[in-house]
Amino acid sequence: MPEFATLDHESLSSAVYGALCDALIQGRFQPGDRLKIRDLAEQFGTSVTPIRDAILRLANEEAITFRSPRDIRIPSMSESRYREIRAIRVKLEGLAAETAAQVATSADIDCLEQILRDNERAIADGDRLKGTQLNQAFHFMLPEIAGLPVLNGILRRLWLQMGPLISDAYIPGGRAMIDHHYPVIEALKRHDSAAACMAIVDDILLGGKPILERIEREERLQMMRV
Amino acid sequence: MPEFATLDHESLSSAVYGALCDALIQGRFQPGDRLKIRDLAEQFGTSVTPIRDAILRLANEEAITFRSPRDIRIPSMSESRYREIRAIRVKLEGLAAETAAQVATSADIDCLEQILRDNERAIADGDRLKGTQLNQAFHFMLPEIAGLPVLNGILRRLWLQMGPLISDAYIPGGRAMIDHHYPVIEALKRHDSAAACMAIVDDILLGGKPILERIEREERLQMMRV
DNA sequence: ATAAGATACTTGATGCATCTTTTTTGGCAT
DNA sequence: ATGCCAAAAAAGATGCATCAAGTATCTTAT
Repeated sequence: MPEFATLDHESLSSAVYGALCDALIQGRFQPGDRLKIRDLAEQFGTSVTPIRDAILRLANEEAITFRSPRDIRIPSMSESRYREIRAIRVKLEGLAAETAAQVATSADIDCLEQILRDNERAIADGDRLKGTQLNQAFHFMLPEIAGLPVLNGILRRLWLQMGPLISDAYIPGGRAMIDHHYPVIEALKRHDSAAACMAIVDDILLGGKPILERIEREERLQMMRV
Repeated sequence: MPEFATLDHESLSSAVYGALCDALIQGRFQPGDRLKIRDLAEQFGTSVTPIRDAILRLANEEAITFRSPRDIRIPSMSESRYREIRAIRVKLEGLAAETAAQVATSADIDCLEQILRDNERAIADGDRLKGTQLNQAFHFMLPEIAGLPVLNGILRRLWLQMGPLISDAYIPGGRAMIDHHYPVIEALKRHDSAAACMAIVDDILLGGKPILERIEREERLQMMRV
């Protein structure tokens, strides 16, 4: 069970929500982990009310599920669900990349290149957490550059659902995780929408391979257990 | 302020949430309407807790916003936001239509045709509410047929945000709202993915015209007021 | 009559008590 | 040892009291 960052947002509810989101996206929960409102309340040092608020919000976006009315858990993802999310990401991040390529300024490009440099260093240092965070930052930067906040929110929700899977899936991936980020930047520099879209799609499909393999491995285990 | 359907779900919270969703999707709130937790609690005959739960969930998906920490309102949509949502719908409903075309059974087709027949009758009867509901049912049936539940959830959230706009936008639209549904069904019958995608895209772009005009009208009014 | 300040009210956030249902546990019989 | 049933503990749902912050209203001095 992870420890959480300190609470410093607008309200306790949203602070807890933010902390839980971070924990999910960083892969600090495992599929199947059970959450208890009272336990979390103790860990956060609040009453149960703000925790409930946060849990309900997360449950609403299916980052957490109620297996039964009193059993709150991190869901495990089926292969078909992951494939669906991947297909959605291909369409939406493709749109983001296309649009970003049309409007990207040199400052935007600089920002992306900085992220990529930091990511290279994190991978060289073997800092898995930082690596996944920077990978994520790169992906979220594209809808940002494109000026598509709604799309950004949708992707954030999808990432929340994938979080528990990526915790260790990127160990074998190594730097394959970011190889496809370079063509994205090149395409943005040339304002080449089609190339930007293709590059990010490649990244999603190939970069997601280790995740798919992990899911298949886990589903095989499920089978054998039954 | 609308009246709400009776509560009959699993829990009071989700019942209230469902009722508020229905009200939003049916366009029974207007942009700018203010919600008060205590008032809603009285209307629903519950305490404030389930209402808060529902409101927080809706706020999380941006179907309602907290203008200030104590001022809960139905947001009005900017033109750029609507255009973004439309672009996202084009990608996602396009994907749903493509996939549905590959897997649709004759039972699925029958279901779509039934919806379309009912929709024709509703329009002929001048039943605006039923018309918009059936239009929505048609759109939600495609990801259902395609077996894409995540996509369905995303679209549901987007519809929640558009709900307050469509209440009267479809009056001038008349039956233009469903003209493009026929080519969709034809494409599904032929298992023609590309045609299905194109047809639904046409429907989104052309069917959404009245909504865009309403937004432009309201933004002009906003201008003049300032 | 008007404007500024003070008072009362409104309203969401938080904490907490209680209720019902589920889950766990302990003991007993096989 | 194992499986089953009952009692106890756990846990989320609901209701409600209180708090703090914002809003409206009323008073009062000019």
